[in-house]
Amino acid sequence: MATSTVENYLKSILRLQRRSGSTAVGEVARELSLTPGTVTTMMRHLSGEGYVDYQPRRGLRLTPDGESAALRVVRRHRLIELFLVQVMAMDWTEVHEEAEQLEHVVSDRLIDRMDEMLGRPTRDPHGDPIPDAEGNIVAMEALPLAEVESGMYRVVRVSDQDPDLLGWLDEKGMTIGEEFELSHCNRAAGVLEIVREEAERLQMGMQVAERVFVESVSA
Amino acid sequence: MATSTVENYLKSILRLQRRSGSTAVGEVARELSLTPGTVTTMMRHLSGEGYVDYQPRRGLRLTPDGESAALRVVRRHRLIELFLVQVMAMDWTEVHEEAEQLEHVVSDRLIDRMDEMLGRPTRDPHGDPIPDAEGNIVAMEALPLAEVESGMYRVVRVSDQDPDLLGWLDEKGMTIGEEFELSHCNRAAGVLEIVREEAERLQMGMQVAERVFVESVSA
DNA sequence: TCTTTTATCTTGATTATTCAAGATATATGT
DNA sequence: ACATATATCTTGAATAATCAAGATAAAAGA
Repeated sequence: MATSTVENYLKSILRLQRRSGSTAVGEVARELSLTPGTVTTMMRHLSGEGYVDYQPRRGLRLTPDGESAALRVVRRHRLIELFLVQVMAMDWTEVHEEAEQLEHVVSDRLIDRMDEMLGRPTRDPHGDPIPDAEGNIVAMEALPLAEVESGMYRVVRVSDQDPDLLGWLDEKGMTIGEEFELSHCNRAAGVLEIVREEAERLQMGMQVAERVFVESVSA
Repeated sequence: MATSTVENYLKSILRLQRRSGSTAVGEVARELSLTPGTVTTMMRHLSGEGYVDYQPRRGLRLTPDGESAALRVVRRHRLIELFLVQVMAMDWTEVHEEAEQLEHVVSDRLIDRMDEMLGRPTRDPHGDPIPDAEGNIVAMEALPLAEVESGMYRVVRVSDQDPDLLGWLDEKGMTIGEEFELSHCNRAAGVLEIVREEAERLQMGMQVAERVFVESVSA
């Protein structure tokens, strides 16, 4: 019964608290492009509803209720994204925005139909894990390409937010599952280079490499 | 850019003005379960936006802009209903509510994908005509079963609002395209009887017959 | 025409969500 | 420890959508 606005707050908090287990008013405000005052007001409200544990000036975190509500939204979002790509033949560059809207209105019934039709999938088109109906989610341990040593890797996840990034990756064939070797990595220059079959080279900037998550291939 | 609320007002007005070409504040209020005062306020607003031509105490009607906005919503609604039945294998009793939500958020892109996937259909699962992308719509001349003489008929449309009604019709096999003979019709008693193949008889009340639209079969 | 009923309108208030701008607390640097 | 910077909070106001209840106009009946 949470409004779309509330669902979006919960989703953001879930993302932001992933690292340290908690987050702050300012982070949420930045994430949602709102003023801190707006977020403070909402945190008081969500705290009253039992969705977040909010200690003024100390920080905030989701309660178990808040977390399961957030996971329900994430599940919807990711199933919808996969559905749009697999069934509707839409492009992975354009499904994020669409899912962002649909996630707040599709019924449980329809979500389950999608889930069934897709064979109870565990990953969305960008490699993000899809929580099951109980909120269980497969942990992802992948590191950003920007933070690993030279070696052989496989793309397991990419950030789904930016259509331009996704478009470029797609064009270069850097989709989920793609394997390659990280050859040079000049952190100072902010550039790194990878090599794929046929000695094909590809350079990319660090802002890109921050958003491509890889796992090591035991060649 | 209209909000869901505005879209719902426009849809209601389109329905209500079908008979006489215009409607009244009270009718809209009843249709949407709102108080007349609320509707008055909204009519002033919609009038300012150029969606309705509102003459206080005289009545209201959609402007050409309002009509095309309303038809866009109706198109979405009906395409979504058909999509849910055809592709998602959902039941015609349950798709109305789902479409009611989705119609306000699906992108033009996704709607066109559905349209394409369904082969540019002209009728939804309840027999209602689907406007094309330009707002052109096939006129429907069917009469309610409650208002016709004895004879042979074919079901061409049923009201999509009430799941119980749809459930009953489905159970009795009274789906779109079904042919039958209207035998008795006792308007005073509010009951009427039809006969189908194998001399199978079926009685129904007038509230039901008001919502089943038929066209004559030239046997 | 006069009265009664019904439809419509107006006013004041409420809820959810947001911002701007000023006040206050916390953290940082010297 | 003190000044400065940053984060957070508070207050007052705005917008969209709504209702309740009283005021007014229009339609219907005698």
